[in-house]
Order: sequence, then structure tokens, then C-alpha cells
Amino acid sequence: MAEPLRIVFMGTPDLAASVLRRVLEWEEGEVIAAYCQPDRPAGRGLELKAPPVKTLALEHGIPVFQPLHFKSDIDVMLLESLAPDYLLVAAYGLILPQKVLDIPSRMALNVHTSLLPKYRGAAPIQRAVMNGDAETGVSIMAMDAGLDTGPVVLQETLPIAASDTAGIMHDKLAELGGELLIRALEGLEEGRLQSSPQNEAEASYAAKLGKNDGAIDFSQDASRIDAIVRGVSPWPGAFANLVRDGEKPLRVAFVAGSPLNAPAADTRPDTPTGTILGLTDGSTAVRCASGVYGITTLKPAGKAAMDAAAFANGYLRGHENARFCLPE
RNA sequence: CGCGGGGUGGAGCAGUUCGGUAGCUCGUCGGGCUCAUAACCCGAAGGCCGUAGGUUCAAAUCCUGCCCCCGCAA
Repeated sequence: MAEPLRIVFMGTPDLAASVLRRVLEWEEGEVIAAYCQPDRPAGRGLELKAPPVKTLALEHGIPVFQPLHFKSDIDVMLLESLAPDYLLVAAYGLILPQKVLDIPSRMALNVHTSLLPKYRGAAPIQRAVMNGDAETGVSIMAMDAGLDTGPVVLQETLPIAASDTAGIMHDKLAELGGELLIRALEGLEEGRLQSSPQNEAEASYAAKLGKNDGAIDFSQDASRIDAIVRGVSPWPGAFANLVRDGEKPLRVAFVAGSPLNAPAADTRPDTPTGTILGLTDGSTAVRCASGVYGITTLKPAGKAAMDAAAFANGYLRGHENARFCLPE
């Protein structure tokens, strides 16, 4: 048997760590180094926290490098000195310049959690769920200097069920991503696979999510709101301001919910969108532009998450006209 | 010492500014009522007010230490 292939892995968050975990099981290759983003302040107290890839790599005795970028020749030379056959990249958070992509003797492969050319960029999973897509998937591509523009080697789809959140899809796609990457590597090594260019005309971009992407505007359809709530779960999380007579607006996060059977739940048809219609089937029913959305788990600012019945008891009692509004 | 919110019967809240009888909605248990709703009516059980100390005739409430939960930043 030949020498194992020399692999340098690059990735940062949980998704990358699960891909790395699968790569470590691959017998034809040996991970000789892992790259990830520098430790960042996180959590209460803002102490430095190691990214998941770093933690996993160190557990396996793999050297970890955390350069800010590859603008400096020293970092490029260091990577060169590792003499990798493959550069395997998953959610690294850095655009790699061509001179870095040229280093591996075989190629640089990227795991991207969308059906490229759709949803290039930082938040492909969330955007697919938020847009109400019926399916998404994983693409393995040969990297080029653009942002997720390289030719695709292998692709597999995964359905998005009506109850799937971005978090659930993330876990499924992470699993599939590792598997598909290994399949791509084996196919390439055996010469069975080749890459084919992406169709630029169908390309779309999945912009990074910010805190505000979780703000829920009830002047949309219930189905659209449902997709957004699932797409921003668990992060950044859906929320709106609870507005009641004589009380300060209170920010409330929506942890989980689903559209309700509209005609039956729509008990007060003439109220404005965002109006809280009542407690229906264990959900806080909220009127939308069309349809009714039911929130099953809510979390007022500074409080622990609670079910809709508890929320009604503590926050809606005596407030007939309570409604959810878009925060400023 | 990064900033902020919170801990009150099983659940969710009010009461704390200005110290003086433990309150509300739900749940539970017992009884009644009902075409119907987030059902309704009558009754009952259940709390060392996070914890340790201090001030006071008197502390959920004022002061100090500690513990735990949550948000901000990705």
C-alpha cells in the first residue's frame, strides 16, 4: 500500500469539526495539520474560546495553525513546507488566495452546504430554510479564487421537511458533508470523478446572517414567517417586541412554532397584523397578513424559555390588545 | 474586574421606589354547572420570597458577601 495522502484541513465551527471527524477516519489519508480562525472572545466574561476544529484536532495530536489571513509570505511558506496533497476546506471563514490554492499537489476541495451554484457564501443553510425551499444539499467543489465559484465534483440533495430548522439541517448536512467529501476524494483518486463548472446564470448569494435577520414582521404570510423562524433557529433566533397597553415594549424571542389552521384559529379577523388572538392548541396565535402563526415556545428578554400557556398567564393576562411589532 | 436582565407555593407573574397580615392567572385536589370560549361557579391544599450575614421593635422590601439562570459579542 502506498504512503497515505498528506491532508491539510481548514475549517472553524462545529460543521467543520464534524467534517474533520469523518476525514480522520479515512484510511488513505493522514491529516498532518489543521487550520482554523484564531481563538475569539466568547460567552459571559468574554474569555477566549477555541474553535471546535482546534479542540478536535488537538485531541488527535494534530498541529493547529490559526493565522489571521494568508497575506503574509511566512504563512504561505509554512503551508508550503507541509507539502500537502489535498487541502480540504469546510467553513473556514477566510477567502484563500490563488497562491494558497496552488500549494497542494492534487487539489483544494471545499465542502459547501448548498446545491451550488445556489446559495454561495456564508449562510447557505439558513437562507435555504428561510426561503422555504423544499430541498438543499451538499456540494464538493474544486476551489478557485472566487467565493464558492469553483467547479463542482460531487453533489447530493437532502429534503427540507416542514418541521426542519436551520439547526436540524445543519446537523444533517454536516454528517452528509463529511461522507460526501470522502466519496469525492475516493472518486478523484480512482479517476472516476471530474469537476464540472457551475452555471453562473443560476448563481445566488447567501448573505451572512445578523441579529436583525431574526426580527419578525407579521405583515407577511404565516407560511413565510414560519420559514423565517425555522431558518434563523437556533441562531440568531426569531424575535419581536411585545406591545401592551400601559407597558413598556418587551422583546420576546420565538423559540418554536408553526402555522395554524387559519380559518379555525382566526377568531378576530378585523384586528391588525401582529395581534395576539389567544391561546390555540397550546400555541400563542398571532394574526399574519394571511393566515395565523402559532408560537409554542417563547422567551421574554432576560427570562428562560416558557410554553405558550405560561406566557399567557404571566404576560398577556389583562391585555386584550397585546400584539407583536417589529422592533425599531 | 467588559455591559445588562432575573431568582416570590408545581408553572408564569405582581409586590421591592416609600420596611408593617403572601397577592394574581394557570395547574392540582374536592364539589357544582354546561349549546359554546383561552369554558364557567363554589371550596381546599400548597411558600424558611436563591443563599449567608448585617441594620431594625419589625425585612420579599434597606446594606454586604456568595450561588444559580438569561441576554449582549460570533
